[in-house]
Order: sequence, then structure tokens, then C-alpha cells
Amino acid sequence: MARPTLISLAKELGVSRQTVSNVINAPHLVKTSTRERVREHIERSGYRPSAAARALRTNRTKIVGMRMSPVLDGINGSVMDRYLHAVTEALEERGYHPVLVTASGEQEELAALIGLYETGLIDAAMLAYTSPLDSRPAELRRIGMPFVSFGRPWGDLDAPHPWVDIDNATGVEEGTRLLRERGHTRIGFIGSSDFSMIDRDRREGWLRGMRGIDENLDELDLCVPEGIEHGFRAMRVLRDRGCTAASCGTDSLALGALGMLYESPVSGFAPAESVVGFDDSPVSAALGYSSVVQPVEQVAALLVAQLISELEDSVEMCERHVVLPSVLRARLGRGLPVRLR
Amino acid sequence: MARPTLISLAKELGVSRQTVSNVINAPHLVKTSTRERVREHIERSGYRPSAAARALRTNRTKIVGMRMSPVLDGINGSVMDRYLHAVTEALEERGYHPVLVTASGEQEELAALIGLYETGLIDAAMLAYTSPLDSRPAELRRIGMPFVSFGRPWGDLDAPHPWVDIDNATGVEEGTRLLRERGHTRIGFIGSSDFSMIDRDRREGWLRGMRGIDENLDELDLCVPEGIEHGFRAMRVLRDRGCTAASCGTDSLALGALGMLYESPVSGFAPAESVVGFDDSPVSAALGYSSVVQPVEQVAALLVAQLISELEDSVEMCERHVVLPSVLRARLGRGLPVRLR
DNA sequence: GAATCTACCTTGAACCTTCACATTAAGGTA
DNA sequence: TACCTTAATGTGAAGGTTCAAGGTAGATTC
Repeated sequence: MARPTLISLAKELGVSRQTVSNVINAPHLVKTSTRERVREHIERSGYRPSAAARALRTNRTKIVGMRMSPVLDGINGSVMDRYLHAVTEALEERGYHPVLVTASGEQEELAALIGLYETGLIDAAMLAYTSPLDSRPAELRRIGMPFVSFGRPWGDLDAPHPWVDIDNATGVEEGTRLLRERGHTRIGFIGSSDFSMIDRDRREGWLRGMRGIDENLDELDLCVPEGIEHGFRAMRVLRDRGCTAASCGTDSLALGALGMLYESPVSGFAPAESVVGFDDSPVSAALGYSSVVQPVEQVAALLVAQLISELEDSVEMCERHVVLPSVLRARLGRGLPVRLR
Repeated sequence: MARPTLISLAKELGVSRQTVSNVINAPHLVKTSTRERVREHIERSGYRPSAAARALRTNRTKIVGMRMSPVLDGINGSVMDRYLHAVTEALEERGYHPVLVTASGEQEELAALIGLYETGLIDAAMLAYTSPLDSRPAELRRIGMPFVSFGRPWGDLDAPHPWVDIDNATGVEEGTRLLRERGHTRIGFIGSSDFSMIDRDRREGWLRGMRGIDENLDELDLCVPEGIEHGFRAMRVLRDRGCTAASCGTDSLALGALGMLYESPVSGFAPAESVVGFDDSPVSAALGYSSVVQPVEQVAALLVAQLISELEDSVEMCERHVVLPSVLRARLGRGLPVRLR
């Protein structure tokens, strides 16, 4: 037997299709007794409204497009995973769903998203990884496609679209202060040249954490490519310059630095108490060094809230520009020691 | 101005909407001159067919549902990421798109996917992480929903749906043989109790790799929970039992084992040449130990091919049950040494 | 007792495409 | 010329929903 439709249900119940529709979409318009009767029949029949018909009529699919960026790095990774998962969950709560897109660059991403939007397959998009020269927000606004972005629009901080970003600095500052509390005074920063904007932010956190220490910070500030080895070498340079600890832009770098400190320890300081990393990878947990956590679950929830209030002129208002603090996951430095080299 | 439709285009061109439709969907039916004229106009007008209208008529959306499983583990991770990315890419090549779903278990996943299927939002589903008691294939088949699965149906290997799986054993066997080539004769296996079926497979690979060595393999075979520390401790046990090397079920375990070997080295064997891990994490690359790679990109491509041939009765046939070998990424053992504890 | 209001329900139309079939034009054959 | 075939294009209908507008009955107002 064919799947039930509004019409077939209506016929069986002896009411009009609109009444059945109302029971589903605007129950308050229907008398309680009728409503219940219809509801029960809907249940029994297993009726599900046709997404296509609904979309055709309302011009909405409740589907949101987002780019699945290729895997950058496994050790720091899982952030994207966590984010994606959290977004999916938040969307589902509101009856929406994410559809994925791949792209090899921002232009391709734009093309893909716009394509889906123009066929009416998606209602909106969620961007991530914003950068100063990012043309995506402007383009999307130009064609009137709703969107939100994870990451502030660096090129134009007054851009009108909603966004949520993480203040990478707060967590790093916290981490740097933790190092100071532990007695370190000469603390370096090892940043990753691979993530420019974000890294500037993290460096800023270190600078703030170092406030009050009157030294030439420039020579304690290193910028190297991503990777454990580079962290190792950078820490050696910092050691030569008198550092006893380092705040690192990523967990790979931190792992390298930690290895260096185990190799030539500073008396009085446990190595795992002398390093702070970023992204709270399982490695940081196992080795016991502190690391900064990005609250991506919160980001996802807020972004989705923003997006929905963009799409549905609901009463519920929400902040259109939010910066969430990153926070330190402080560890006691009592994990498995690691020695590299 | 409103977005163009088949009708508006047809009116402008002085042809019927069906002709325009044919230019898009069945160009061979249209005279070349007409076709070109229509094509050009389509271009200029920026016309895009309405996904909703098409879906309503054809009962197909070209959208595929799949579950986004929560992040299990960062260090071994990125496999799910890679897979998701590869699936998305493969689907896009055929004009399809993945929509994500979250669920806290298989039943919830089923409910979510079936829900989407019943509203007609998705045409099919892609399952992953199959297990012996998996009820998903049977349920989906029962309601007639097309699907493929990454992972064989352990409970019923003759199940008729298409699937692709990875033979976890081949890579581990290869790894074990590599250890033997390097001179090891007493090689342990450290498996993860967290992934039972998969782990059985990997253990099997080790057993095969050990063929011809006449020892009591039982006491060389350890099963421990996931985690670097557990790998470390397990390796210590194996050392006490005379092992000089270990094949490990995951890279976390391998990292732990490696740390143990650096702590109490076996003379004549470089530690990083005495361990084989699984999943080729960045950590394994940095530390220079060998690791087994799952060809998830291939898996994704095959699964998508199967799925499409399930959905579209095209000529193109493809194997309905495929087992791909995992392969060893052999490394020289010349990475950054690591010492844990 | 007619006019007005309210609560509830129904009807016609539209959303845009594709399917199935009908029609026309062009060309060939007897 | 009449007839047939094939290629090219056109027409009506259907797919399932929601919007906008309309109708009906009963209660309320003056």
C-alpha cells in the first residue's frame, strides 16, 4: 500500500487535508477533540510529511551546508570532529540537518555552497576558519544567502553577519600564569607558523600572561612550522636563551618541547609542569602537561542558535557577535614522562 | 526579479518547458541548434533546477544519510575524519551529498535514519562500525531502505546488502613479518579491549605473521584497554616474558610500548624498529615507528559506487562484497626517540 | 430578529518539476 | 498524392504540501 498523504488521511478521517496539516503545524487552530482524533490516526498510519512537497511549498529544507575541511593534523585534530558533531547535534535539536561539502579552497567552497543554495537544497551555510582576506562573507551576503561563521571576520570586524569565535588568548594567558605560579619567570612562546591569525591570538595570550615581567620578550618568542620536531628544536633554542618553560601554540609543538625538557631538565621543575599546549589532545592527557581547550560545543550551540534566529523570525534573540574564552585544562604534570631523542 | 523556472525560461525562448527540461536531463532528445540556444539562455539567466520540485516528482533527493559517531580517541582518530571526507568527495562526484545524523546508539541511529528516509529527505544510508549483534542491516532491509555498510555484517556474512570492509589482519601480518625480518623472534601482540571485533582481526594478523615460530603464543598475547599507559605496562609484561618487540592494535598502545622499549632497550634493536602500531597517526610518523594504514579513501569510493548502483539501475556493476587489505607503512625507526617514564 | 463576532473547518491555487502521451514537422516510399 | 516513419517539440497531469481566502454554525450584541 502506498504511503499515506495528507489527502489520504483526510479522506479516512472525514476532514480536510488542511485540518490534518494544521494538527501538525499549527495545533492551536484545531479543536482539541479533532486534534486528538487526527493525531491518533497519524500515529497509527505512520504518516510522515513529505520533505520535498513541504520544501517546494515553503521554500525551506531545514538543511544547512557546511564544508568538511580535509584533515590537517591528527594530533591536534579531533577539534574539527568535535565541532562537527556538536553542530549536528545542535541542529537536530531544532529539526535541522547539516549537509557536507568538500572543497580545495575558499572559492570552491563558495561555489559549492552557493550551488546548493540556488537549487534550494540548503537554507543556509555555516562557515569556519575565517581569515583576513576571506571573501566568503561578502559574497554570501551579496547573494542574500543566510550564514554564520565560526571565527570572526578578520577583514571587517563590523561585518553584519552573526559569528562566534574563541578568544585563543585567554587560555594561553591562563596557562602562562600557571607556569609563573609554578615559579617560572622566563617563559617562552612557541607558535605555529601554519595558523597565522589564530597564532597571533595565542601569542597575545602569552604576552598578557607575561605582563609584569620586565624582559625582552622578543627573543623568547619563536614561530616555527607545525610538528613535534620543530617544537623540540624551538625549545632547545629557548633553553639556550635561559627559558625554563614554554607556552605552545599547539599540542604537537608542546610535545616536542616537553621531550626537550626531559632531555635536559631544569633543576627544580618537572618538565610536564613547564609546558602548556593547545587543544587538549589525548597525548597531552597521557603525558600530563596542561593544555588549552576550545569550547567548540558551546560555539556550535551558539552558532546554531544564531543561524536559526536568522532563518526563522522567532522571538528568541541572541547575541550576534560572541567571543568565548578558551580555558586551560590544568594538569599536575604527573603523566607518563616522555623523552624525545 | 524572481528566480527563473522552466516555465519562465520556456516562455522567453518560445519553446515548451519540457524541451528546456530535456536539454538538462536528456540532451540527446533535443536538436543541436535548439539545445545550444537553450543552453546559452540557461547560462545567462543563472537558472538552477529546483531540488524540491525535482525531488517531489522523482522521489529522489540524491542525499545520503550517515551517522557522525562521537569522537572516540584523538590519537588514533582522524580515520573517521578521513573517511567522512572521502565519502563526501566520492558522493559529490556523482551529484550526491551526505547529510549527518548523531545518535547515542545503534537504535537511535536507526530511528534517525529511518525518520529521514520516511520523510523522503534521504535516498539511502551508509552504515559504519558493524558488530556481531548489529540489528541495523536487518531493520533497514525490512523497510526497504537502500544502504551500504563500511564493515562486514558480522552476524550474517551472507547478508545481501553491499559492504566494504578492511582486512585488518594483512597489515598487521606485514608488520609482524617486518619485525621478524629485523631479527626479532619473540614478538608480542598488544590488543585493545575497546574494539573487540576489529581487534580479533588484528590479532589474527599477528598470529599469521608469527607462523613458523614455534612458541607458546598465548603468553605473548595481551589484551588491554586503550591508552598510552596501558601500552607501556603491557610492553613491560611482554619484556618480562622475553619479548623484544610488539605488534600493537592501536597507535596509542604502540606509543606506550615504544616508550617502554626506550626505557629498557633490547641490545641490538632500535626501539622504533621494534614496534608496529595501527592507523598511521602523526605521532607514529614523528617517532618513526611503523604503523598499519587503513585505505579508507578506497573504502569510501567503493561504498559510494555500490550505493549508486543500488540506487540507479545503471549498467555499471561492482562487487557487492569487498575486503580491502590494510597495508603497512613501514618506517626505518629513525624518528624522534621517545622515552616515557 | 438582524447584524456581528468567533471558532473551526474547507477549498482553490500555487510551488516546479518530470512522466506519459499527443502533436507537429520533415523526410521517404509506393 | 497519399501514406508511413522518425525526429523534435508540446500538453495535461501528478507529485504532497501550505498559503490565502472562503464558508458555516453557533454565540453575542443591540
